[in-house]
Amino acid sequence: MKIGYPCINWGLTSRSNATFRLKSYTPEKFRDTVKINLHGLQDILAFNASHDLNFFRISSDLIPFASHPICEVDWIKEFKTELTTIGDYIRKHDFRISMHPSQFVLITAQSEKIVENSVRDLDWHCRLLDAFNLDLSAKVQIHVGAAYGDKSRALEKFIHNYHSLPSHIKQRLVIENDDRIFDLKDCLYLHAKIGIPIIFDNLHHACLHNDEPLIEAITAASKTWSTQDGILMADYSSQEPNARVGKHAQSIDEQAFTEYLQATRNLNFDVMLEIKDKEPSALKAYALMQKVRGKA
DNA sequence: GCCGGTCAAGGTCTT
DNA sequence: AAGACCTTGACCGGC
Repeated sequence: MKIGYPCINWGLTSRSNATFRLKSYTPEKFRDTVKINLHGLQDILAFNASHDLNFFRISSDLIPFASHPICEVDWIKEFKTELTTIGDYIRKHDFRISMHPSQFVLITAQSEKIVENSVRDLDWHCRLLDAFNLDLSAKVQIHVGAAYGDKSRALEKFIHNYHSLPSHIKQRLVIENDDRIFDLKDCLYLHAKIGIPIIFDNLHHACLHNDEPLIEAITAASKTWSTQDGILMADYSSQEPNARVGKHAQSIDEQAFTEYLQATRNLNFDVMLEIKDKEPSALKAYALMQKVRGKA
């Protein structure tokens, strides 16, 4: 079991999500920013290595405007040295890597334009992971998408559009159960149709489910991951007290996470902590994981 | 320096 | 009708 956190390390000055406004885009600004972000990513990965945080979600701001028509820089070619170095480092440390494109990526969209934009966005995420030379256990996760008031129609749209995706996207794309529209059961339906793996999000499941107990739900999700996909990825969060239902906690609830680890102790999977404070909670989670599960 | 309006893209739910 | 929220807060102009 690997423990990780998404995108940002608050304790380090290094960062990998610097961006800028579209109107201030110039090729030079783009190159400068990408350079900062790639070096920042190396620093963050070094921190992770020294703290046994072996799962990391790379920010979609790593390459700002990568899927926007304004960006004509061949960044994979220009930054080949940096990308190779980072990829080698990731493989050397056996890190698990994920990415999570934004809410604007909608495979279920009725507008072809939105689908095209979505595919372009997925394309660069997957090409980045390819440029790192990572195996197919490095994943790009999205929500199923918009329903437009007709879930079953949206699911069929997802299946239809999925079949049209290029293979370098299909082999990295995974879906996550969400807290409002498409629950685990819907994701399992898609998996049955197209074989796509499912990331299990416990907080979303708590918000929207069909009465499946946690262990049953997470086991079902884990079975959607083939050997080449690697073991299940799970997004973990707990509810922020006294806030809107579904809002992620500011810091980890250690008792709740311990209970989660105990309930799932017979299953091997990697945990992404979607907790607002980032690495402090991930470090606590790692300590709890060792306590509950031992070194494995 | 710091504050606040705004930021590529869409949809959904709340107020 | 407008704002909040979601992957992930952060940029940037004005003071």
